[in-house]
Amino acid sequence: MSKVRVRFAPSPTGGLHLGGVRTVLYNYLYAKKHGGDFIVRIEDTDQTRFVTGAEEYIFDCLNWCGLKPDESILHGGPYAPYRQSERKESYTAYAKQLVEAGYAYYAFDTKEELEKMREDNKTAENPAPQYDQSIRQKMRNSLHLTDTEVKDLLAKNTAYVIRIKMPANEVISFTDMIRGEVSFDSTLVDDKVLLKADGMPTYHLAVVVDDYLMKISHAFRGEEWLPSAPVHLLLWKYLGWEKQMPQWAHLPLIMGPNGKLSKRDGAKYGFPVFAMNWTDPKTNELVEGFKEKGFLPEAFINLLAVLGWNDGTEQELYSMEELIESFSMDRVHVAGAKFDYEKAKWFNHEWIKKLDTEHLRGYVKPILLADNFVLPDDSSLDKVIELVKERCVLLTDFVQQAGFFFKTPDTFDIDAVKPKWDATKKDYFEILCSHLNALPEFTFSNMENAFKELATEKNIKVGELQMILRVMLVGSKMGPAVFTIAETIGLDETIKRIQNAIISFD
RNA sequence: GCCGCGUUGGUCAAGGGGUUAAGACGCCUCCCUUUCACGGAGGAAUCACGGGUUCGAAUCCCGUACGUGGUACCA
Repeated sequence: MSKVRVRFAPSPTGGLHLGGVRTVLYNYLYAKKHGGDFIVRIEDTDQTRFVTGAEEYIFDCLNWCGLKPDESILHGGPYAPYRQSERKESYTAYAKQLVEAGYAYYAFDTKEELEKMREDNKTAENPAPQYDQSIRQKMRNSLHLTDTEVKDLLAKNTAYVIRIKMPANEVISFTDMIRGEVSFDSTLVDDKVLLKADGMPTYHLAVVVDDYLMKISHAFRGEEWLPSAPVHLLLWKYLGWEKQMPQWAHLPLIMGPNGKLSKRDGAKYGFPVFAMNWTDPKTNELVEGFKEKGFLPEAFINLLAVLGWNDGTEQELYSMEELIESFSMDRVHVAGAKFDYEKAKWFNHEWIKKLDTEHLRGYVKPILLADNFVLPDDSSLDKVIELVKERCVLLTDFVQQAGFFFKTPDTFDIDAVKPKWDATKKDYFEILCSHLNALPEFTFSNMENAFKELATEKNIKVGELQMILRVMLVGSKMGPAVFTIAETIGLDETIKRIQNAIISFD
């Protein structure tokens, strides 16, 4: 059996959305599970849609997700080039081969003629007429033009495309690894363009040729490609490569809250749709990514993997290694899945709790630094991370949840304190400061004892005092156990914050 | 319109002829905690509809509805 080789073939036209990342992931998982190769090939045959920076962006995303290709424009490999625009010549030869064998033909129709054809044939029942067998005899193509006419047109450098000649009344079927047998009536499929007037292939020709040349064994792509599968199947056959044809799997779509997940409208949904921030160079419009939103790549990969796949067990949290181990294409769902941002956040929360602190620090530290916090040494920072991580859903939550450890609060939740603040309490806290100073060692239990003893002595309810102390140290009613916070920030800072707060409360 | 693919709680889903139809997210109640979380115990909520086949259908078949994708010299 030949080696497993799968490819992800993005076109550099913009951000990498959820569905795209999941497609890469499944490709990657399948390849790794079977000890095969994962190839990234750039499909840029439509130069008019090419967006500067999009290629680099795609690789940045793959890198962040931990999906390293074995072969690509960046990583090299034996089947270079991996950019379709650089493989232009080979496609032309194959297209001509198809014409000579009678499986394809030259079409000289201009854009206007095509438009006219669509306009003339448009009816209520047929709003989108196709260039198919019912119509091709009426068009300007080598199917009914004489040889001399064709040669003449070619000699005059008339613009032409090469179209596949779809056969009549054939059932074209194949077995999809996810959905089983799928079949089409060839009569209903149109004569797709294979080679464009600019000499570039269309996707249809390019995938087949490249998959063959790159020895791809399994072709996994989005469900939107299912309707054009018969064209690809025929091409494999007409080119004489039927035996080498890869196994297909058409992955289900990821849907937004109301139907199709549109690429650009992250803001509309209130959650990201791209892996990483994407700024369209033409419009300068920024679409926020999962990375910048505060997602861990581990969580992002995890949530995408189980959106449309499960291994039949109750496990939901998977590392990349576990995914590679458990993944199988036949357990991928047939139906599309609606993306649920609440569940996505749950995955992130779980991963924040699950990840070891040192690893987590690598993600958290830059975020805190970017917010201008003055951070202590790593081991002190780790203690804080350990203390607050269970209440952080997104990495960006660390700013609020951990920030007060590194910065004296300058505002207080006065509303929470006001009803409970009076001269007695003020007196209490002033005495508390001196008691704290007298402590042999400033630990949370020593402090707690001193705190409670003084409360009993003054006959004040401990609970109320604790709430006030919390607001004094944190600024608001949040965070881990108060005395632990005090111990963490130290004696001097604790006293400083108490005295600071007393002034503010008055 | 035509073609393809789908349809199990609000969402992700297990189950593929006999089940009290798992589990997770979210929601609600309670416990823990005089903060917020975490954790724990419960709860509400589902087989799109109509026909068949069968002793028996969420499960198999056929229709219908709905959703979604395609119908470009875009991928």
